[in-house]
Amino acid sequence: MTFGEQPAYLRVAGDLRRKIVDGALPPHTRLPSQARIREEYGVSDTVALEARKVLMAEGLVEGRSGSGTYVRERPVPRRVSRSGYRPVGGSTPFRQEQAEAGGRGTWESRSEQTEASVMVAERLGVKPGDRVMCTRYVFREAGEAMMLSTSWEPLDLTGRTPVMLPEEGPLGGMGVVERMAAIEVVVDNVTEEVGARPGLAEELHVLGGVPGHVVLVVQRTFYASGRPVETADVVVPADRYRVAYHLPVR
Amino acid sequence: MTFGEQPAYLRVAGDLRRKIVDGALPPHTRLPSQARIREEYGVSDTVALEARKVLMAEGLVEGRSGSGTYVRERPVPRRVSRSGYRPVGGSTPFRQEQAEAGGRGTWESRSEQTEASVMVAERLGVKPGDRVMCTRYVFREAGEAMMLSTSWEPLDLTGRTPVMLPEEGPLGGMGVVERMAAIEVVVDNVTEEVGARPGLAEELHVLGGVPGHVVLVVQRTFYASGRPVETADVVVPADRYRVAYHLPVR
DNA sequence: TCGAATTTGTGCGTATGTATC
DNA sequence: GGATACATACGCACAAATTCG
Repeated sequence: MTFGEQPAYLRVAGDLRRKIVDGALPPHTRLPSQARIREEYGVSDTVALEARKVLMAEGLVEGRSGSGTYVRERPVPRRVSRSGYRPVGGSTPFRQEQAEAGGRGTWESRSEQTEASVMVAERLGVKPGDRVMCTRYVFREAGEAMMLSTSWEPLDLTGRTPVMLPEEGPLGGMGVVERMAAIEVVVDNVTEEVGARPGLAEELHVLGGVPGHVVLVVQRTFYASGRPVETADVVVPADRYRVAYHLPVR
Repeated sequence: MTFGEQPAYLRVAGDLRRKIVDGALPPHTRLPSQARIREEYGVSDTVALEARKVLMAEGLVEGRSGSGTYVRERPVPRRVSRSGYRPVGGSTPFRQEQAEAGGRGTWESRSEQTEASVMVAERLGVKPGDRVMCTRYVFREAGEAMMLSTSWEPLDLTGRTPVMLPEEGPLGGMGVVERMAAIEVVVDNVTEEVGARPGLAEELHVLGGVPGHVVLVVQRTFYASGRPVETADVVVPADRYRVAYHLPVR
């Protein structure tokens, strides 16, 4: 216990990892409980916990409080398609994707008026402090949160129009392009900047990750004749998704 | 301590995070030590430790053993433009970007014939084991490595033609579209899938990062009439770069 | 040059809260 | 309600790195 050997929790984690990748513990099966690990390996509760934490940080297993620790399905990254923006059918990229995948996608949203931060103001081409409509989305697939989105629209554009609230009214949930078209604003361009960073604790809490997991962040801005009409931050867990573009070569 | 509030370590981490993003704790300053946190917030050693761990996992701070925990600098990410693929002037996106930025961009490359792995074969639409030309690039800016790229081209397309080696001959370094045009292959489409993961030790060694840093990976495939003619993995450090797309809305 | 104090980092045993079955 | 299991928290010990007198 006092010379150059591996820490106990790494030894336990390594043994469990081997069983998982070997297939002895296939996806959806339950890991031995903390108490069982303590017995089987002759270690303390903390060591058993720490070992589970290692596997959770690696994304191999996921803990469900009160139930157990379960082997996760191998995350073959799915594509989130970002090309096209075809207004046909009036669906946003996400809803489009959902339809194509035959998915059971749902989403929740909450809008509030607020003042543009420096960052938002710069992206929308307005002054910091100007009123904007901020909407936060949680997109779910089969009940599981898979994507977060926060969008901002300048209220001097949509204020006092039927499309001021993105998810209300006759065009609620129809996507930016269609909603803007309804107030005679023709969206003709979009920029997307894809970045990545460790997820914030709050984001990962919703997305079902562990502190340290990586998220992809897409900063999207729609333009109408050069003027920004909506900007949004889209956050997806990087271990489960990739952002796909399909472009013509001129 | 026993009712429906946030875990203590998240509360502490949240407060420290706020001080960091607000600027009260600017880059390079030291966080309160574990002992100080314990006093100031009235929490245990474990909670103070766990809170620091959260911030470290988020990449906001970095711990230096024996010295302290320091707020990390957050460089403003530069854009790597991926839109357009304008053959005008015969420059690849990277070289285009370099020209626009007036940058002193250089690159090195090394080509070798090899056999397609299962992954490469699938992306190129050939059989595993088929001969392919594999080229590794290191792109530098002001001498510093900023992007890695590995490309594969099927040799049954380019073999025994003047453009077999991407960086040799009259069209060396001209980009895939131009080189393919020279052998009457018209590249008309490209797909790019952007993902992210912790960088491999080898990649980060070249790119000048520390273990644990996140990299963006762009899997790009060029098509000519539906047939894949080149596929590549582009790796850039996520803390310094974002991948930018500019798309028309139809 | 030496050594003491500080600080991070790792490891461990235990107790308690809380969700699930 | 009871049993099970994960999640959070506390306290302690010690090693390694750093700082400073």
